[in-house]
Amino acid sequence: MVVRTRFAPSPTGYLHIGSARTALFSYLYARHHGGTFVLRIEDTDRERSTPESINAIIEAMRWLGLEWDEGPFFQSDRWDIYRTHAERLLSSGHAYRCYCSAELLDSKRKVAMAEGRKAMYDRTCRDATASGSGPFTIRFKAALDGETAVADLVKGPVLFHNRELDDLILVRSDGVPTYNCCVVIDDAAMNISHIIRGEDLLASTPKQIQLYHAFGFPLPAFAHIPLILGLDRARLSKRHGATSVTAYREAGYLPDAVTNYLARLGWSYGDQEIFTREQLIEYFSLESVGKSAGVYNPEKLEWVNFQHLKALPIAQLAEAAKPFIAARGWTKYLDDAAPLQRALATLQERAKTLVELTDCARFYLLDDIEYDAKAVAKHLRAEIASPLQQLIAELKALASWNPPALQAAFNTVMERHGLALGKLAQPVRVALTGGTVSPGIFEVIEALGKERTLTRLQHGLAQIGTSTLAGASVG
RNA sequence: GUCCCCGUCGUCUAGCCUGGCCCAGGACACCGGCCUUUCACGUCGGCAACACGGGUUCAAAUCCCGUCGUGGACACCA
Repeated sequence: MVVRTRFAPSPTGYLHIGSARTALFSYLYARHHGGTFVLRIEDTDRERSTPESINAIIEAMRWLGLEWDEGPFFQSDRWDIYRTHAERLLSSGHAYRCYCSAELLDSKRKVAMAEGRKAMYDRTCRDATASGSGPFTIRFKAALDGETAVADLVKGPVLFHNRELDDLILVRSDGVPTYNCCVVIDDAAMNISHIIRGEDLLASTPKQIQLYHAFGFPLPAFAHIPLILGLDRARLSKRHGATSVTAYREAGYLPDAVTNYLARLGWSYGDQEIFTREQLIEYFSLESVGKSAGVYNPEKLEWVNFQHLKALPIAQLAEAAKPFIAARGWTKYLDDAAPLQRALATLQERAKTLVELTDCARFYLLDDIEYDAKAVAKHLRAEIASPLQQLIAELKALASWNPPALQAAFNTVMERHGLALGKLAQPVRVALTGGTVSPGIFEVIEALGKERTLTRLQHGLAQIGTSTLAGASVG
């Protein structure tokens, strides 16, 4: 069977993670089956559709690596097709002209809901014998009785009573076709085999199925995936994570991590948590998609990102981090590949995002150390001046610059002054990084290199003079 | 209000179709031990769930019914 899926966003805002996941599932399903993934922009609502949104969506899709094979197609280019089809339905008796005004409809709806009925059109014009006058919409003649079944690949069979189904407006009174009209025509025209979309569209599916029948189109398979909820268990809102996909790029997340997290929200493969893109494609199936809505959990996303960050080859990590470093203007050591990689390698298992990684790398990338006052006061005291000086001498004399050699130099100083490693390492750490928290001290020294290490130790010594009023004598 | 979907640790989930291996497994978060030059990482351990009530059965998280609850839909939006 030829699999063709599509992602069909309406460009009325940025791509947020909810719709990104829908896109992802469509993409994965197509790739898994060696099929085709189509991108279609549903911009029939020209009031709300913007070119900025189109660009934002496309950019986000590219960043996530959701490459499409066909499109983007724009519904706004295809109005003639929709009009022709709607006319066809009119002449075949599957649709009718409705002269009811929007205002009238609105008040009728309110009455219906107040009376506890489902708010649907009362079909005045459908039953009218005489034709009306003035502007009209084209409505679909939905079946009055019986049932329409949706054989959903995720939800299972779902039965709808036809008496619950409204007569859809196919073409607005201004001649512009509506969503329900366009999706059906386009999905059929583009030979979409599997419609994978959000659960919010399940309720309109039986109406669309009837439309397929009226048009004489073959029915595609449907898969409605559960929605993502916010921490407050309400539908994902901007307040709870419905931020744009590109915001995750800026926050230092890896596209593969976002994709991994999104896939695992609602889909599972045994106990596995971390997936490469290839694994996602290989393992994905609609049968393993859960039926219930999931709550978006930013902490887990962070952890997934951390795992992907750790697994990244160091050269790739450096490439990924570069834009963040450049954005801060820390360009001095940016083009020195080997030292940069060595520095970032010491931080790789300590940062959850590229932003965090960059922030932690400050002391490697900049030479004007920001000394933490408390750290200086606590660790750069007069009694450490002499050991530090000796350490400088020992390090200076070192022929090779690697952890064992550095360790040996430290040992010499520690023995002579009766110091434990911690007593010496913390002052050195403060001198080198400005603070009390950093990767292992020998790693830092190695990554920093001999020259910069010695310079900073001297600077550290100078701090002792300023932080202690008396007894600053060195020696 | 009406219709539809769903309901396993706080969260994501495995298990449910094909009852017994489940006094329910994994992961995030949280708590504690270990590791240790700081902080992390890592590692070991802990906390913590089958929404509720009936029924079927020798046996139910798994099957059936009901209740409750969540979410969705009910536009000349998509």
